[in-house]
Amino acid sequence: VTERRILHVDMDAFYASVEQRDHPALRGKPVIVGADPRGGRGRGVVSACSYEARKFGVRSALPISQAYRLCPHGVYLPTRLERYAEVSARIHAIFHRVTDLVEAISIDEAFLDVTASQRLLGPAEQIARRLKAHIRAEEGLVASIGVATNKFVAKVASDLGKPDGFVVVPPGEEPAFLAPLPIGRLWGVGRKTEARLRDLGIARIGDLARFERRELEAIFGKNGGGLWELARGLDDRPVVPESDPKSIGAETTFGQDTDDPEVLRRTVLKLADRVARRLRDEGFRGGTVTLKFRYEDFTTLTRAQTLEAPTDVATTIYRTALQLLEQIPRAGRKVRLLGVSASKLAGARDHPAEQLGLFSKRDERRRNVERIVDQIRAKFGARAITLGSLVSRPAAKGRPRGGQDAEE
DNA sequence: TCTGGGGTCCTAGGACCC
DNA sequence: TCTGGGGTCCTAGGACCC
Repeated sequence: VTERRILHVDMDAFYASVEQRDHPALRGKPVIVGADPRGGRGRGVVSACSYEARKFGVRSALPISQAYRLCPHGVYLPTRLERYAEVSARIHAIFHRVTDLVEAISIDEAFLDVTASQRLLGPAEQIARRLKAHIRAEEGLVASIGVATNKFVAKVASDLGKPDGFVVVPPGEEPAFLAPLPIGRLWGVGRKTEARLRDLGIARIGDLARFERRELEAIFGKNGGGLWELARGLDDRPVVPESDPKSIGAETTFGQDTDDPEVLRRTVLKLADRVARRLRDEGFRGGTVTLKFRYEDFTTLTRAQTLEAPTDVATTIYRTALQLLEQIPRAGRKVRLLGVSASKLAGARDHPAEQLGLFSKRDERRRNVERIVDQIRAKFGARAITLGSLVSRPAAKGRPRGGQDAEE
């Protein structure tokens, strides 16, 4: 039996590196990609930052207001997701020269199963070296790579080498490699689980590996068995090239908390429109609509409703989401965030029009309208046309003057 | 410190059916 | 009038990941 050889490729400071490559004037400077800092009062977090910015203590997921305090002279840029996606696609093309077993886990990270590739291309380490060199030569970007017998160990290895990392864990050495690392490195151990583990006196992966499987299962349930395996470097999950999404959603945090019903209504419409457009673009219909609601104190509620028939129509998603919004107790509290998502996705082809009941015949007419809107947007840009009730309401009713993120 | 936006997976209770 | 066990679907919340 040949050992599996898995690569984890992780682009270093991806968004920030793409910006520095696209704009040479930014090279060598602290670049912070994410929310608008608004002079220190911005909401949101850092999506990515250059290593120059990290010297000041800036990290991804740090609140942007804190980043601004730490690094007021940094270059703050909005995220340009489409641009990063283009670059990501080209990097994936490089991966596919080596194997078709490529699993994207985000825009800047992927697993590659190169077990079989070795026969033609040489040992996994050599394949990994060449990948790194090609990404640098062709895209001017730096990738960190971990090489191991499974996904989990490969991922830890690539993280450990950053930046410009290249870490190989030979077969059999997984437990020794993992033992000294903090338990937070384990896949699935976040803030809460880490605290529970520390309470048990478990700080490093090696501490966990000393427990019996049954003991961990007794404490952590099903998850305990998983922890036991990962701590020993056991992980037999396959590299799965692609899978259909389980949900498609959109959400937005307001620039300022609000209780203006008209702002809430228009925001729900805009989110429903975004979700429906993506459903149509990607060929899905959503069977369940979920509304997400966050109060100013950050407590978060969701309300969901399953439809009579799955839909990709903005008007239907909007109406459903509005009904759900009405179910949420407000009691004078302001709203920080609204989100709309569609789940129980079915392929559009799974539900031909003839099979649909009355409910969806109405959908069918609306869909035709919205498809035309799609075409106009494709031709003249997303701003060319928007759903009627976003524009038809006169600004009579004391709408706040600009400044609302959700209104763009 | 004051917490984005995109997701996945798990748990648990209740409705409902046989 | 009291009450089984299994299965499935739905909803809500929470932990976690990038």
